[in-house]
Amino acid sequence: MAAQKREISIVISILEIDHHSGVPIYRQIMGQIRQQIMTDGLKQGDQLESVRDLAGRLKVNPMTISKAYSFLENEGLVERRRGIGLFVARVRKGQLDKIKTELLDEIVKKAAVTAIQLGVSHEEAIEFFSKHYKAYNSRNRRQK
Amino acid sequence: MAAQKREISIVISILEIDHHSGVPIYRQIMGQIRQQIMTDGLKQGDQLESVRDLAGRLKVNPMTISKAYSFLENEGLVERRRGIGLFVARVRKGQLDKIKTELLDEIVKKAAVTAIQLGVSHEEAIEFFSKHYKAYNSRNRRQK
DNA sequence: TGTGGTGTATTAGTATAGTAATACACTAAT
DNA sequence: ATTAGTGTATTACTATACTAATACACCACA
Repeated sequence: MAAQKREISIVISILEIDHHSGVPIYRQIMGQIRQQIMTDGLKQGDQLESVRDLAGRLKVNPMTISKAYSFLENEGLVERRRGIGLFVARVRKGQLDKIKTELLDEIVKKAAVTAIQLGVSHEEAIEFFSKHYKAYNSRNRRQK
Repeated sequence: MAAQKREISIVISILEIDHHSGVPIYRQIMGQIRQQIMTDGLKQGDQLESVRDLAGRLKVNPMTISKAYSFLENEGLVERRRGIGLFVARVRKGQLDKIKTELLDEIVKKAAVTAIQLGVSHEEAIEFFSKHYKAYNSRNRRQK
């Protein structure tokens, strides 16, 4: 009750947890919230659902949610205000792009290195990447 | 480089282990041997260095080497002959390509999914991938 | 100042991964 | 058969990751 002021919207995100994917729960949550922030599903200043509420909805331990939130804070995507809640960070676009780059660098580098190690040419490798991008993107295109 | 006088060449590969990279030793070994097979540094039928010899050179436990070899056998890249040793598998080129595809699919898919989750466009993502490919490739180009 | 809402530090339990020590099984050649 | 070379099944130790239980600290507001 205390946290709810009219000007601030608390966003109930639609999060889906797959308990059999092998991907840690807190990482699934991180990925989905990050996506919503990066694609403007969550706006700067929006308040995130509380740790306990989200934990209740997803039937997991509150600490698991807290862990996801902590990592997101470390990345600079959210800000916590003690006793109040968690909010999407207000950052300059340049900062956001920097975060994106760091996250993407890590995984894309691995993929590129693997391609080279396997003796796959530049053109082939790009074709590969493009194929997967299109495949996933067409399955998950969101309509506005 | 054939290092011993025999009918079958036993190949002593130059492997480098980085104990501080965080990458498991057996995976480092797998990656490097795989690369040599895929790029023809190791030919079909070549015998690999024995578990004990390699373990001795790299100062690690023989079981760690055995583990790497086992995974490579699972991938279909090498064949073991009990009591004799380990050899680069004789497979058709199509089979080799299939193995490549499987290995590459896994990691490239992750990269593509991450790009999409971060709201990075197709063009941008490919530019990213290309950048990393070129960067790593120019550092590791091997002269023939 | 009490209450009901925030997040979290601490601690613990469980599972998994990585490495290693040991003893064993197989093969070729004497 | 013996020997000296292969690889490995079994077992165990350690480190780390993930999840959870508990108790605590903070904040706004009536």
